[in-house]
Amino acid sequence: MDKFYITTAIDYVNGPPHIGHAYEKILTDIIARHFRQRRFDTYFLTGTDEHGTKIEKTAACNNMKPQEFCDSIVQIFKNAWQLLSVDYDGFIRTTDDFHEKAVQDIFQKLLDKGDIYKARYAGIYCPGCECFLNERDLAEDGLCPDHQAKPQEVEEENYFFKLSKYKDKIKEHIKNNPEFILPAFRANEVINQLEDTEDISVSRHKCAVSWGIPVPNDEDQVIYVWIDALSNYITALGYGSDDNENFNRYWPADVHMIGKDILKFHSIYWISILMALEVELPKTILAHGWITVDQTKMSKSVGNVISPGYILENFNLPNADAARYYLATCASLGRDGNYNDEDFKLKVNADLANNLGNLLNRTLNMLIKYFDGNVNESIITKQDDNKLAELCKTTSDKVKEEFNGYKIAEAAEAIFTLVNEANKYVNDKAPWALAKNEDTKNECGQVLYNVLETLRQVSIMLFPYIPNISSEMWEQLAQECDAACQTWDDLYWGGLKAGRIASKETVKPVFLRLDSEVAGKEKKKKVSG
RNA sequence: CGCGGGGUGGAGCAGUCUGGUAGCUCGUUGGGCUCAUAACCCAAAGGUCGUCAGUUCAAAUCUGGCCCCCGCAACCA
Repeated sequence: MDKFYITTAIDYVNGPPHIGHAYEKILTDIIARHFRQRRFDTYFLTGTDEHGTKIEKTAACNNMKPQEFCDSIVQIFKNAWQLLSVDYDGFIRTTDDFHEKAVQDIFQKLLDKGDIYKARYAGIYCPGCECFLNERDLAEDGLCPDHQAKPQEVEEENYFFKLSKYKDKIKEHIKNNPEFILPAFRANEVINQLEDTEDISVSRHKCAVSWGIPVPNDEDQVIYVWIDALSNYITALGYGSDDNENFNRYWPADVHMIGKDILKFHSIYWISILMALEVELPKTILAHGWITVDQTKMSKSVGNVISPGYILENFNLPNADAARYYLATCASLGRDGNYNDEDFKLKVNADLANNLGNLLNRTLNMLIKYFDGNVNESIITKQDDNKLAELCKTTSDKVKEEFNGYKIAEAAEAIFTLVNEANKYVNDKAPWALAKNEDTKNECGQVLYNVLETLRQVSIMLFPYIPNISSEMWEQLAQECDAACQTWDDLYWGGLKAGRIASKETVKPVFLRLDSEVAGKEKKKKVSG
């Protein structure tokens, strides 16, 4: 069995999550669920980044110890993922004991190898940034533009990672592997950034940053974020520990799902660290875009930051499916996507209620009306010479192909095109007319069967996006097991078995149209943080 | 000349790498159907693909110039 290892960025727990964090987890969850369906031995890792001065300070502001503070925020993150049906396999925290130990081992290993060296560094340091600045970075008044503070003149010894040693190798790797950085237009950007990249400082003096992992055998220094946070992708699998079964089983990562802002850290810093460790490189780094709200970048000062649960609350939704579907389809690979209340309502009403839900509903109602809810042997159709059967096949092939390139918006579009075709088919065949005549009654049944069988397959294909609605569809089609157990192998024509599958009691809309009043009511965006 | 992304019918987007009658979703207008969640189906209107020039039999797509918007530097994925 092939394996599939996918990770998200680990979130900095300086504050609670917002919909941007959620976007990344949802995209990753959809991909993971899809590959699970295709019987890949799939491992989906997410987690949190918990060290550094900012967290130390925020914790202090809240009269909490850093660890205590992190624990509380982490719980909020986990609750949010549960609310959104994000089904991860592993959740790593950079404060986990095993991670801290592994990071120290990695640091020591690089030190032994000579790829980490100690150097005296003199410069101006901004405590807020936790890093050294160049004179040219300063504002005209000599203050740090980010923190409005005067940087300190510091001369200190730090550990540096010999990134420069790997620059050429990275460049070559990017050029030789078109799948390495997706979307492809980002690859040139990285190659440009590579030119300007020097050795990076990988430790901080304890006076500056105390909330972090100590450098082994050096009480004065703390390991800085690069090695601490980026390593999570391998430490979570047990890299360097006795229990490294998962590492052997899942590494290298098939996909590192990240935001476009941290592409540099992953495609340059992380890759060079892996090269230094002589560990295989991830296959793809997938940089997604951002979610804007009403075409504006989310920011606390604008006050348009919305929480992961906002959409559910605003529209009184019973589960996250509509939000998942909308976010998954609001942008093509790597582009920014926009969220807007009105647009959300229109999109999910059109696709989930009108196109998908109503098709199931109208078809099952006819089966009840004309066949007492029975799928008789005589109406079960063959794949040959069957328009919908053919479309199911071409659609599932297309979906698979799109997912191979992680184009999940495009894959969804293909599925909805199939649903749309099935709606047309119903109109063309007019089963309500066929039902009136005994001579054509059986043909009517076959038409209904074709549509219901198509919907059975659609519910499998859509499961990664909308697991709750998909399961509800599956139940209404009265199929064995449940939608969650289905795999890509179940996408064959004729899976819908004979028997009484529907009655007036079991048939109900799987997704109710969103009320315009609810959607139109005054926005009460929940500000996080 | 800091780096990058974008400018395609009313809205949001795909298509640009690998030139060849401009496509999708929503919205609008007219019609149809009556099984269904005021749903579904059909048809129509609506774009000189930011702009100027070049290459070509042919350019949204390639080349060059210019204009505009956005991101990378506070909060912030």
